[in-house]
Amino acid sequence: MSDPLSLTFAALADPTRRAILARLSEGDATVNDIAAPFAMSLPAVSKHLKVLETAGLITRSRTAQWRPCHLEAAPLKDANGWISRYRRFWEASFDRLDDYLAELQAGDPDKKS
Amino acid sequence: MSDPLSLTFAALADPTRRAILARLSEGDATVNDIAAPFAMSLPAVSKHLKVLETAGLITRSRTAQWRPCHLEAAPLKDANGWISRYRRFWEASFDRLDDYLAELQAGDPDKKS
DNA sequence: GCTTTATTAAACTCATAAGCTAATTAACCT
DNA sequence: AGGTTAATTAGCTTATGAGTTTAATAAAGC
Repeated sequence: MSDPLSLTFAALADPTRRAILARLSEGDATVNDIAAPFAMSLPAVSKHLKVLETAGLITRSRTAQWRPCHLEAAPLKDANGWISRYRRFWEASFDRLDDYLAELQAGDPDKKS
Repeated sequence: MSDPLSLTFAALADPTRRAILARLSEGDATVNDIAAPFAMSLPAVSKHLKVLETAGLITRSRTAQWRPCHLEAAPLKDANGWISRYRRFWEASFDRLDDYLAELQAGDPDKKS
């Protein structure tokens, strides 16, 4: 229904799902493995995995009764591409912060003493 | 209620809001200016702006009866920081794609003729 | 064939998101 | 004061998200 970028950002907008991706960055894992650290039912985790799969952030294979999940970073590349177009704005802010810090360092000569 | 990163990603998960940010990257704008391109009521746009404001992606000042919106990219920096930790994964995919393209270029000697 | 293990599906609740129209606030202009 | 313009609030509808428990599916192992 939604465009791919919206699906990706929506999938990333949940801390549980971001934690799942972090876990998968260390290697493939089964649903039970993935669910273990969470204080949440297995079906809930299964739903999170479906959201990630729909967004293309994971794929699942079938080995016996296990469905190991695998990280797929391609959508992250697109998300990164979108955000990166704003880099100059946050770097500009950093420059201003640097100026401010330099000013502080200099003893803020105009404002006090 | 949510953590800042979740708020940021949730805010970005809507194409209207992403378009608003794109518009603001060209300069500050009033609510009416922002709303003009969208086939949507003004209150709907106003709500989108509130979502962006709550996520810290915009700030609003008051000039007479106008409330010009200003892009604030700091949350994008954090979102970028989170995503960037996965860069090696999508670059790895790219490497594989490069290999594949190189293989195609070479005439795929093992598979046909 | 029956049981255990792994995972998903179904059916439900509750909260929030996105949109609308109509009404309200706020500031400007005569 | 009264009218116009800019923007938000209120109240509503509809859809979706996140979680639950219980039930079903699929494959393995005895």
